[in-house]
Amino acid sequence: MSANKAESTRTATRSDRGVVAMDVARAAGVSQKTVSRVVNGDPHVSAAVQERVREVIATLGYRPNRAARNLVLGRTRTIGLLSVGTTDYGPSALMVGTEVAVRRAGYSLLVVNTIEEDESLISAALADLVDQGVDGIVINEPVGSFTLPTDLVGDRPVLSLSGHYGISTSEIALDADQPSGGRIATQHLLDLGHRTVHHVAGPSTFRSAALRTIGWRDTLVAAGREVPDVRYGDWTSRSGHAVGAELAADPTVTAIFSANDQMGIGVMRALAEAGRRVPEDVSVVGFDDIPEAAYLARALTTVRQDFVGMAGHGVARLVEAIETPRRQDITESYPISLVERETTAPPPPRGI
Amino acid sequence: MSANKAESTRTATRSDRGVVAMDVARAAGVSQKTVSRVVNGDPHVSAAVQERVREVIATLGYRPNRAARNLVLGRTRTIGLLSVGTTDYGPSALMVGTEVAVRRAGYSLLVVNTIEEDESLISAALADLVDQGVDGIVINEPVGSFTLPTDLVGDRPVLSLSGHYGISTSEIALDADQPSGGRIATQHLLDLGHRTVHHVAGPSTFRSAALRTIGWRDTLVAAGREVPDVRYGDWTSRSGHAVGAELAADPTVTAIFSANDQMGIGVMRALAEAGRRVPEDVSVVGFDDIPEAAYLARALTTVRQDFVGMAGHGVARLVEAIETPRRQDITESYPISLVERETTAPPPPRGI
DNA sequence: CTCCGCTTTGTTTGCGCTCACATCTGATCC
DNA sequence: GGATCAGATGTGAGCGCAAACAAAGCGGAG
Repeated sequence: MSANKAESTRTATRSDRGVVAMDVARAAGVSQKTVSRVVNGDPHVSAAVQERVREVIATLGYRPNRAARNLVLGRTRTIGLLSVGTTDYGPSALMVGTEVAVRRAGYSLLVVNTIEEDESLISAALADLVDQGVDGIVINEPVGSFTLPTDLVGDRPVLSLSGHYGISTSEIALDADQPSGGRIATQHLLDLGHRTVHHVAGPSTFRSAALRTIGWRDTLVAAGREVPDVRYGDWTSRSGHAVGAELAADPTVTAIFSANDQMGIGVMRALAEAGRRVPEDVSVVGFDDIPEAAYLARALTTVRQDFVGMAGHGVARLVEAIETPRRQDITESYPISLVERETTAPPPPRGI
Repeated sequence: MSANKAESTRTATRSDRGVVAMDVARAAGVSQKTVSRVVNGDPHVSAAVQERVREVIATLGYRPNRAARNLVLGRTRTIGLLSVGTTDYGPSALMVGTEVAVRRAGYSLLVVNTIEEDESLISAALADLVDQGVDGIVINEPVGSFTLPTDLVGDRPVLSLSGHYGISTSEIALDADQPSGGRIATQHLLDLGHRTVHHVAGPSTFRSAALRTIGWRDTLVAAGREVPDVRYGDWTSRSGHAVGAELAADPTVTAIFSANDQMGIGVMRALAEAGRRVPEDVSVVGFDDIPEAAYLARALTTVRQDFVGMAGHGVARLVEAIETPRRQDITESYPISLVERETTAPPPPRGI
């Protein structure tokens, strides 16, 4: 009975599920464990056996079952990415950089996007990742004020590309030096002779937006200049255009620092529509250095971040943390630089 | 001995791996199978037991082990995405759309990017996905002429967002109607009175690029117009700028159809640098309708595709195919439309 | 020539879960 | 009131793999 049943079960299984290690073992005349050893590169296998097994694997088209391996190892060689679900350049670049680095390290990438700015949805997405059994997590989510649930993540290493969260006992927080970016942009405009600099900020829920704003404000305060009201956009050109229209109506505005390039594009359009020239009448500085920035009608002066490099560096450290676990809590800044192009110039002469 | 050993093993396991269904079962005074039933929403569980088990699950923080479930089910509720690793709007939008749709369907998304145009690398990436045990595959890879390996994918359903590959016994090929896009753009320019239309194409390895070019050429031929040499870019503004410079130097050029908006931006810049105005001297039509298109100094006339909608529709069909397997081979086109803005106008008057 | 220690290979076990089946309870019917 | 049946719960097995342990083979030191 038992033999019978086992036999029939195995046969059914084989047709249902494909070739398993045992099939290879039988065909090669070795034990299943030896097949496992060959597959995993165990050195304690004679060359002859190794070759025979490899041959059988090739002819049978055997591919190890990942689920089984994951189950027994308790690891998946998978990294989860929590990202904001937009097509914006920043998040996209971070994502591409992450994927490349993850794959280079021999891991797979599981992606979860959240368009929502809702804490519970983000937590749910995070839970999803944990449930999938990822070995590590990358958070490329610009969540500002949220406190994400600690117990969910446990001691799984976390790489945060947008500031420190404190949700794991092994966290690596890596971020472009956003405040410096805001400072550089603002200082550049001040150095050109502008009295003050107006600011189009990103959504206040985004930590990066808030930090750029801080850099801008600090610079103005340090220089003893008037600090205009902050205008908020939502990262899109459309919002930049709307905010820009208001700014364009104010003749005292001569310099604008936009928290990203897309909004800067909208601002410039609004300026043009109001008959104000860039940079002759108004200077504009963007942020990110999107690939199009240099090819706009007026090439945009902007602050460059190395998204891909940052993601790559961060993932490398994350993998390190996964493979040699330890408690750690690192926070690092990534350098940032100004790219001067055509949209900034000294202010127009004033009648004073 | 066995009891002893089992006990110690279990204890070690518990501390290593966390809470498992058996722990919940013991705490709730039911069998492990009943816990499984509750977790999976089996209706044949009394309300009382259900509630008790749920409570224990919550207090113990039990989360089912995905690997174990995958192993026994032979399915992962995971979909793999093979995408081109760029930050371009099209691929990004397709990816976001895919992710959202996949998650809505209760699946997870495994992403593999390939920047390379190397067939073997793409095949390797595909193999990676299959090894991970994905239930279905989305190919958002603009590979033109490659014949991807059939045996790898087997009968796993495939959704192709870039044409038909014939690599699975259950394939859904969905694509924006690229030739129509090329036709609409070209016809629009012809209708405005231009004698012919010059074309900046995407890389020839991209199927979508080739199809847009076909639409363009067909329209010119049908109208009996001269068909200028195709100029090739690489989708970037930089390449558009380079090609645009050549075109700008030719005074007979009055209309340009660019295979994407980014290259269109570069073309317009080159035109401006050569002192040729858009649209007074030269008309430009782009492709994709990136979010910035409407906010450029000259709002770009372009061909709009609904990336997100297409991905969502396609994924829905893919999930359908996964859940009720059948042999199929569907090819569908997704509609496309012209968005007329400021960069197209009748040609300048000629001295004839 | 024996014993030790090394490498190579096999056997057994269990990872955590779901399925098929067995069992038990209580209600329903004539 | 006992046969019947439906629903609720438990039992045993096995998914495919790798770890621990055991056994066999082999060479060299004494």
